Amino acid sequence: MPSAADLLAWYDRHRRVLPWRAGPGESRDPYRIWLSEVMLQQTTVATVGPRYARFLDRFPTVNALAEADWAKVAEEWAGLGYYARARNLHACAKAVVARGGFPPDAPGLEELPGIGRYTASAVAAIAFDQPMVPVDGNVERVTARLAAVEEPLPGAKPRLTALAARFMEDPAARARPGDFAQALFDLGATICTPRSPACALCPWCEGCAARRAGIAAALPRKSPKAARPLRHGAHFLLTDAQGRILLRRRPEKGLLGGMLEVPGTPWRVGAWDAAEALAHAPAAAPWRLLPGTARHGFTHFELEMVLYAAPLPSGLVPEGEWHAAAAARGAVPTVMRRLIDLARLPDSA
DNA sequence: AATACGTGGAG
DNA sequence: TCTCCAAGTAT
Repeated sequence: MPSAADLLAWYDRHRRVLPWRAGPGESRDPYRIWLSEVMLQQTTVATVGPRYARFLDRFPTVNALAEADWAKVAEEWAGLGYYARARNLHACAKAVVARGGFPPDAPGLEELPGIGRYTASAVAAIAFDQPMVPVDGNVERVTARLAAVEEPLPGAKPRLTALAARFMEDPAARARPGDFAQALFDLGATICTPRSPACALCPWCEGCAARRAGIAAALPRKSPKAARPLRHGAHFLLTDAQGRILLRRRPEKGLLGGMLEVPGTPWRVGAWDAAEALAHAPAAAPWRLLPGTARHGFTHFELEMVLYAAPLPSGLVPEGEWHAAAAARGAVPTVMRRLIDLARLPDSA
């Protein structure tokens, strides 16, 4: 078993400075730790950096977030993806305020919306000094290599979780659970990387079974994933006299749930011909098909969209909200921004 | 257990 | 262009 002291010593010399990370002895705000953990789910540090700062600026406390309208939270999360996170974040803030603060341990945290096994452990360790080892992709990789686990993910997940939990048997880890967790993250992010691990620089190099076997770069193995089908959609950009565009709010659940969208057809495997598409238009108007298509990759399918545009016929009041094009670009999911950009509106750039 | 759920960057 | 991947969660 590699020594926690070795990893912590390495961490003390090489720790990354990150906006959500408290310096030695600095106080830790559970709200900030929790926000960063949710934002970092399946999202890179580089992406989160500026968005985290902006979010905190707008919602400085859990109370401010709890009291905010959903539309404001959605706008602030726009472009970050996995929008269930934003819905759960908002619901969680309300729950935390209602109960008078964050639960200070993992079981309590895991009962809150949007907080699963990983996030509960991470917040418990980092904000509340609980002896937990949060198991994220970094920790899975580090652990799979240390023990040379050849079983592919996600099947190997329980084994890796059990192996990682044993790190906390080391008193040095128990003395600094939050730092130990973040040391594992840093190790995975900077040394024990997915492609070509820098084993020569690794504080745990000597205890690593995969390194000894010469298979570190090949671990963890992953089960093959399903192919992504191509789907098609047709969307409708309605412009009013002031050059604003019509957006509407998607249903709470499912893809892009609760976010603003440019009205359109459902997304299906078959392409849409004009007559079929126009049945889904938000208003009867002189629609014309714009040249080009917009493409966007989702996790489980690829999407190709066409865009129809029309001015609002006088006297019509369609369902939805009017937004200036420039503002709309910043308030919608990326897939919708691509669509708006396809129209090359005067103020959209 | 398997699938749904976004996006941007690296190689 | 394309594949992989990033501090996962909910159902």
